Amino acid sequence: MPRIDTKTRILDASEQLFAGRGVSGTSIRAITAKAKVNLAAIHYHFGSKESVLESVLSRRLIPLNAERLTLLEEYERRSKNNVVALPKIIEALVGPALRVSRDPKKGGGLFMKLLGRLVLEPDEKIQSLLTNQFRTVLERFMPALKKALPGLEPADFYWRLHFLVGAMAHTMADSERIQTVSGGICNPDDTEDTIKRLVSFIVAGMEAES
Amino acid sequence: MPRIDTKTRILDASEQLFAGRGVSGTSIRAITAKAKVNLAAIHYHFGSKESVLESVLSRRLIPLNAERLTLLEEYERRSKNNVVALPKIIEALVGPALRVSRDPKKGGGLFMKLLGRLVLEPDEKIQSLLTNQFRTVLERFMPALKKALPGLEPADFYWRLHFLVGAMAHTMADSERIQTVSGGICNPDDTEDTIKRLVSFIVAGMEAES
DNA sequence: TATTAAATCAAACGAATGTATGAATTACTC
DNA sequence: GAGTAATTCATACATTCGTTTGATTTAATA
Repeated sequence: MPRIDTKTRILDASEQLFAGRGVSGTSIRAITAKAKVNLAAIHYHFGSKESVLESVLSRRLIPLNAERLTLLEEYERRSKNNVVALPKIIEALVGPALRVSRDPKKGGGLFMKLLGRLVLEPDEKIQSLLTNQFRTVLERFMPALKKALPGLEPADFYWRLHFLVGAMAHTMADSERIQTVSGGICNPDDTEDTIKRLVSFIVAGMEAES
Repeated sequence: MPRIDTKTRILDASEQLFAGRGVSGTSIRAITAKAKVNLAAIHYHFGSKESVLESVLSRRLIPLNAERLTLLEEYERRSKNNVVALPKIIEALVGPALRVSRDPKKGGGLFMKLLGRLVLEPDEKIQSLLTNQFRTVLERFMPALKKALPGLEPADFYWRLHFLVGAMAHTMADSERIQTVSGGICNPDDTEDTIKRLVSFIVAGMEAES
């Protein structure tokens, strides 16, 4: 028996490579080489490359989305009339996603990068995979958002939700560029600082006068 | 001589396929089949697949970025003290990019989609290619933005610029999802409406109190 | 310890990839 | 219209891809 489970080794290696070179840019052989397992191990344990991606995602995404819902429910419990302030809602949505980078056991930045990039992946299977995972979260957050943003017309609501996802995904996917562009002024490793800035940007955008 | 230049046919086909399936998801053979040219034509006219992408980008990006600068300069000429209002600056930055989708001669939405997706492409060569194209634009827009946002500390400035790019890229790349998510309420084909909403979201985000 | 199930292994499969070649064809120039 | 350059063509090359096989080894069970 290896020190670490073969399945886990494959998932870890896949996560790193997918995040760094993209899904279609990563070969089965690259994964098995990095994981130091036999080439056939992927087929034996997962069945296909696509199934590996599915496992890579659900391993992190299920607890991540659960945390989002837990946070929102906690805020709702503490609130009056179940109306949570907008910054809290946004924080519950983007906070857990950005915070995974702090915990090496949760992929330490790599999974975040991967997730941010997959949002714009052309592949339809990947898209439906992500959409399904995100649906329950969205269904739960939408009513809360609508309560926090009364008077906002539906079209504006959905458009701004769209912009929100874009800002969040880009922040998750590309934590290195901002360091270069800003000449070192911005430090994406300070997760809580990043969350604070992202939340305030989004909140202002969501509350903009139309 | 064919009705349309072979080079152009290759560029058109590449643009469509790159936008739809991603760069690494598109094969040379798929391009030549769609363009109805010989397989070797790509090697003859461009030399390599990467060189094709480079041409696809520069064909649209050079006039696009020129238009951004022209707009900004026009706004500056009309302004007092060279201080342009923030909404105008943002409009000059995101407007031309989103407007290419209205003109079928400029790629009609496909190039926009491609560009939005390439922003998060892992491949380093693609990144440096995009960065180089965007650098002159950024160098020109940054002073204008700083003038329009006095008092904003540098870290906030760069972070919000980062969020801006995210919201813009996501809007460019994914014009179909919002239609689905919103149940048809949002119409991404109405370019000017999209620009208006995106600009107001970004402006509010940029001006947020920190 | 004998038997069975689970896991790993080296090796190979056919298909698809980007690239390259040299002949055949077309377009242009004098 | 002959000669030259530019282009297009069918075809092949060497890799790499995801997947599969069947034997071998390891672990669990009895």
